[in-house]
Amino acid sequence: METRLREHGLRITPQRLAVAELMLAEPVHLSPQQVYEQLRSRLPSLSPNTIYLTLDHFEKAGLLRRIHVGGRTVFDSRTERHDHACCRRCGLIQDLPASSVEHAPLTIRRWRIDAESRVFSGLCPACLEREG
Amino acid sequence: METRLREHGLRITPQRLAVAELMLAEPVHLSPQQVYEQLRSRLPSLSPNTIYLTLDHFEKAGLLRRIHVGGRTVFDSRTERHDHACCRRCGLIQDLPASSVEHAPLTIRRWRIDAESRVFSGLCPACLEREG
DNA sequence: CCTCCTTTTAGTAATTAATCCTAAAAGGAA
DNA sequence: TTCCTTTTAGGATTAATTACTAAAAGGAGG
Repeated sequence: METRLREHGLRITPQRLAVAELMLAEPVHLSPQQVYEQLRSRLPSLSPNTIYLTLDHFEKAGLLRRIHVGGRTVFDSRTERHDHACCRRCGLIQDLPASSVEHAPLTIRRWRIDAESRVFSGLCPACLEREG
Repeated sequence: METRLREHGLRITPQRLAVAELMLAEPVHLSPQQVYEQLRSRLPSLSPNTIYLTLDHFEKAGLLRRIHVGGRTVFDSRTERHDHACCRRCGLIQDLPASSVEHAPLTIRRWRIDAESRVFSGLCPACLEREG
């Protein structure tokens, strides 16, 4: 795990190793608060601020992807392109391979889906004009 | 406009009429704060709380749709199914008819799109089991 | 046009998420 | 080991949203 962080240009600290083991060992979707709660028993002096900074660094390094789902911000350990299903009652987030929802997404893997949101992001024509 | 609100089971108040004129007359994407800022000159005693409550009521009545775009919460006056493009620099949100982005969405209407997020929401299998 | 019940509103307080700031601590190359 | 740079903890700060409550207003029925 150390080598993986080093390969992405990140310094090694106990805090970062803990975050990496939690976030990168298997596919998860966790909010910064959830990460903080899960790690504070192991690192009692840990600060929430450190979690925010660490997740930002991991995102910039390409190790994590920040996603906005149902009004919450969570970090996803799978960075390749895929969709998500989100339960509006319990908040569960599940990965969906892009191919699984090409048509008629009203029932997906035993979910009852009643809404789909698709957002494309980038630069609008005006900002492109201004800054290339 | 009054009749439209009444048809949706909503009581008429000056605050609601002001919100309705701002949000329902033409297609807009506004956050609660933006709605509040735009109306407080007309209704000096207006409270932000009222905006939140009113937008909630309008959403429940089917007059508005709440969308989460780029980490922000905005209300969309178009309730039929469509996608959005969001500029990560200036925050502009543009409607996209669903048909316009079926394939190769990397360039849409002179935007430079570099990310797509698709979220399906509803009830997960566990919650379905529990509550039908 | 009254009356009365229910809903809505304003205002304040409380919560929550996220960022800013600074000094101390730690990483790691030479 | 030394020294420079990055990272961390902690508190302060900002912003978004919800909770609470008493007062005000809507509107149905007389």
